[in-house]
Amino acid sequence: MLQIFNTRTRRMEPFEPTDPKAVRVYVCGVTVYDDCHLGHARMLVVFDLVVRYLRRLGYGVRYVRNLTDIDDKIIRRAAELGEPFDHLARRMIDRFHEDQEALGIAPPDVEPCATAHIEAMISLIDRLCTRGAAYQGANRDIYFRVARFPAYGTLSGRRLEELRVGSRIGIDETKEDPLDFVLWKAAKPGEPAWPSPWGSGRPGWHIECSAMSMALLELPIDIHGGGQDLEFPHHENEVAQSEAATGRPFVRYWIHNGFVQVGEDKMAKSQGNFMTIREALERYDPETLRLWLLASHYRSPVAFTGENLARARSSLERFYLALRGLPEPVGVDPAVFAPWESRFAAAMDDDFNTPDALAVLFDLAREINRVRAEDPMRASRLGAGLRELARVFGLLGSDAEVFLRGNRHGVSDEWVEDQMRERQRSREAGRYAEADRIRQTLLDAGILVEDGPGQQARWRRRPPSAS
RNA sequence: GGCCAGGUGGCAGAGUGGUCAUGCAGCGGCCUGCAAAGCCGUCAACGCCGGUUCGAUCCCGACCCUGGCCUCCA
Repeated sequence: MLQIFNTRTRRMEPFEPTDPKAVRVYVCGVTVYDDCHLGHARMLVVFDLVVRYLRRLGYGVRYVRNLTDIDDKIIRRAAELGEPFDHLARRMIDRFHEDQEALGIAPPDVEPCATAHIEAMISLIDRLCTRGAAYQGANRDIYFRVARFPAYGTLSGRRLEELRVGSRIGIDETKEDPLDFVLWKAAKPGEPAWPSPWGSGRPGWHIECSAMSMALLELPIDIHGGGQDLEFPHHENEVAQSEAATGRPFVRYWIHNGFVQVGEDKMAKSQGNFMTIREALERYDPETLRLWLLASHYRSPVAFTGENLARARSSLERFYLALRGLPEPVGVDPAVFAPWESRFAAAMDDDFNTPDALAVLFDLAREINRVRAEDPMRASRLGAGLRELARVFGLLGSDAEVFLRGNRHGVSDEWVEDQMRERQRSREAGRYAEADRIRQTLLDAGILVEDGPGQQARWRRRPPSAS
């Protein structure tokens, strides 16, 4: 049975969805003011994995992941660029979708934009006001009254007093309590604004996820996820708003993924140490990026280094080398496959333990290599099993030969084939010195030649070394 | 300062109270015209100090170190 580490309780808990036919998943997506970086990629890949695995377990899943298309950063960036904020957002959404597709992320079932749900946010805020959980400050902004929600701090494991003592909470005269957070911002001149009972303005950040998740999923939501940096205050505030407004439990399992690190630091826009997804895709193929991210447990930090990426690429080559040249599988053989499948499932059931599951895939690859000479059909069936399990990772979906040959770097396939034929003639004539010289020529061009049994020789591209 | 997470072999990275993680790298062998790939074997670790235990990397306590959150953030 699937066990999930629930941030709220900081324990492993058996996963029991409210409705197994429609598991409700909400993930906080991205703010569309700039291209996404590898930190976002990790979030996308991790929750893609979660949803894929839930579906593999037979659950029906309704996966909602939002787009924040109105906020301070968007307004500021749009002003810098001299374009309307919604125009900038639209452009970034398109680019985000390109990134998503390139990474092989299955799109969510629903991808709501904040600006399409302003009405829902207003009515939610209105409800909070009615219940005394919100108030209007002297600056006309609407704030959530944290004091009215005793459970505040439960998710992130903080106590109100500790937070108030925290040196980094700024004093704001318009708030009753420094912990109160904004629900609705009164419009300033020139800013995008929507009409509301409190005057024209725009939503605060946290409210959108409460409003959209409730609008698109029934409460309680089974799984609500996002990056670890959203744990506090964003998700804490979501809980407060949502539960104060409805009086019902908001989320059952909270899942937070760890960071991508550069050196000793978290990769972040504000640190200036980021690499965008599209920049990364110029240097690494999508499967390498995915495997790199999944080779660590989702809650652990993962380091962005050339060495780690090269390692991921090597791992992938090992898998594809095992799959290369297998006969077409004739069908599934449960007796052969079941033991591997159950080991894989045991790993994944343990809070999505991808490194452990990956070890199973490596063992499977070794078994394929072990039996391929004597029992090609068995090897082929195992290969089909390997591919099936790897699909949960979004990996090994390519043709092995195509992957190994690559297609983006260096010399043309035609030239390589010419050289191969030339070399083959030399070999057949026993002119090994010449054959070796051609091998070296190819190697210098990034092409690795592998002589197989009999006459067949194969080649593959070595990826450009990742410095 | 408060809170959270973590410190595992050369590197990456799981895990367990007492026989195997896994991958890369290394070493030895097999295979190969050579090589690559592959297979077999092999080396090697659990931050530090105490405690519990027949036995601890795994449990408890102290300490040291690292990262994160407390402000926008995946």
